[in-house]
Amino acid sequence: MHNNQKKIGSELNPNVSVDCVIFGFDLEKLTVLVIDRGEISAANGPRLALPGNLIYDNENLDQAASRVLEELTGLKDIYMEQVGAFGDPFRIHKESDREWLKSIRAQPEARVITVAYFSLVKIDNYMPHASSFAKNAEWVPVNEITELAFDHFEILQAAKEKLKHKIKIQPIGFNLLPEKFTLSQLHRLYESILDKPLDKRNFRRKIQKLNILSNLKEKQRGVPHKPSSLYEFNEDKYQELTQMGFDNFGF
Amino acid sequence: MHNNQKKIGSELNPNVSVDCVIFGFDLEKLTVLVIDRGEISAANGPRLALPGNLIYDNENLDQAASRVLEELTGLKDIYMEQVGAFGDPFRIHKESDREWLKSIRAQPEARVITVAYFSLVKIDNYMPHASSFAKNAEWVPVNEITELAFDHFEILQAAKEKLKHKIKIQPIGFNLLPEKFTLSQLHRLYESILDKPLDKRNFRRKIQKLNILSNLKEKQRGVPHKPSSLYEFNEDKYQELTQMGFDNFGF
DNA sequence: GAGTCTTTGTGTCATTTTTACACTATCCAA
DNA sequence: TTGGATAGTGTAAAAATGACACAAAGACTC
Repeated sequence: MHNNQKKIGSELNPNVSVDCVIFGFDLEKLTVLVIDRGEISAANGPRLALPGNLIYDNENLDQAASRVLEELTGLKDIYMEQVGAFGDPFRIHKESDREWLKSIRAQPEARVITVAYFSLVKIDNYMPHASSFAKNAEWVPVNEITELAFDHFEILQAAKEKLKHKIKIQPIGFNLLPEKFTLSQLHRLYESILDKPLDKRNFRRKIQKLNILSNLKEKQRGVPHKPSSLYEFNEDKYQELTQMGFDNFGF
Repeated sequence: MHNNQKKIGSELNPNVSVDCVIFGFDLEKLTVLVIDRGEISAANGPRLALPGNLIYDNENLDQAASRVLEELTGLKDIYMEQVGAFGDPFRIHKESDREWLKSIRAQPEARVITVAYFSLVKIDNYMPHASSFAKNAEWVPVNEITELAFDHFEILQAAKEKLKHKIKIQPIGFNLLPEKFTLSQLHRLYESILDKPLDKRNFRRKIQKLNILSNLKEKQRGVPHKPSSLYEFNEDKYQELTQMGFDNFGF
């Protein structure tokens, strides 16, 4: 599963890392997959960090990001997008971070710049503690995060902004939902990403107009209220749409 | 002028560079400031490259980009924005690039990732051959560039896209114009950045509605046609506008 | 100084898009 | 059977967009 083998013969680059902001959606709120570093020592610092690692000299940045994601979750072919490069020379201002680096890096004092990516995963496809690896990964609601290791909090903010912006332009939100979903779930997804309420009827109208949903002739079952129709994302229509470049989701 | 002094005691990081896409506007077309490397040798490769350099270990990325820009043009406090990180391990596939690196880098074979920035410069503020330094810098119309060293062409494309997008959201175009300008010049600027014609009257309507221009009671002189009013960019109004976050230039 | 050339500057109307807003239908559970 | 919860639906007013044409002002030429 973890393909460190194929990296044999290649070197870790001590100066460049990638960090991944892995977004999920629990049908209520937007969440992020973070690493709990545990109690690091006397030095009290944030326990949570974004998953990330140094890059190998023979892989490009996108590959490095995919590798980090796959090593953590086992997932491949995930929607990812670069957020940008970060790297204040003094980003390691917390003693706890310095200590942690000593425990995981060959050259803990090296100046590192990091390239951040965000990715969108269907939360059902990865339940942290199910995997033997990375027992200490967990989904945390984005809004509950107030601090992270290094400059990861800043990176998270930038990733949120990028996602916010991107979702207005391309219907990438589907990467966060199960195969079959309801319009209300999609609605809540947009509200949590954009962080503001959207009118139900207007939202539905806009989505319908895009014409990228197939109404499965199937309804929710066992819900204590009027069951919703289930929809499926129509890849073909989506391709058409992105080809001709559409630009106005307009939320 | 070139403050290499203050870098004494700091080291170049052999693995990370910045490259700058410096945009200008000659009142007709969008241009980029590129370095002419001259005839490099028998190996025929692109003569033109983006200005860039390795970063120092004690400066952050934004500082490094500003430094590169200032070293080249002498200009400070210029609008800059990060485009992203680039760095295929095999980006140096042209023999000419390899040769050139040998002539300018201590470790020409190192794997380098580069962080690209774009910046917007009033073209009058920097006329290349006036400066004793960098005699081989020149403004070239963006549309005439078909190849560049390394992966710089790809970077240029990305920078253009970012600018294209950004200008729809924030009136940053003013950084490219002289202090006093006409609406037609602004109009042409938008057309060259967006690379499509815009209706004159509709354009003017939109700009006026933003309310960020002051009509100087002054006209063009010496033009062989009806002289245009000169306008000035109103910084205060602009601040107001960006504070409340406006989002629909809508071109 | 009359005519020509070139670019400025301006308004309207039809269409589309956006916003705001409330009630009935359907299922489950008690 | 009723109560609780969410799904699903339409309309009207306001705002934004797109398409379109002609008179005014200065410079230049003859």
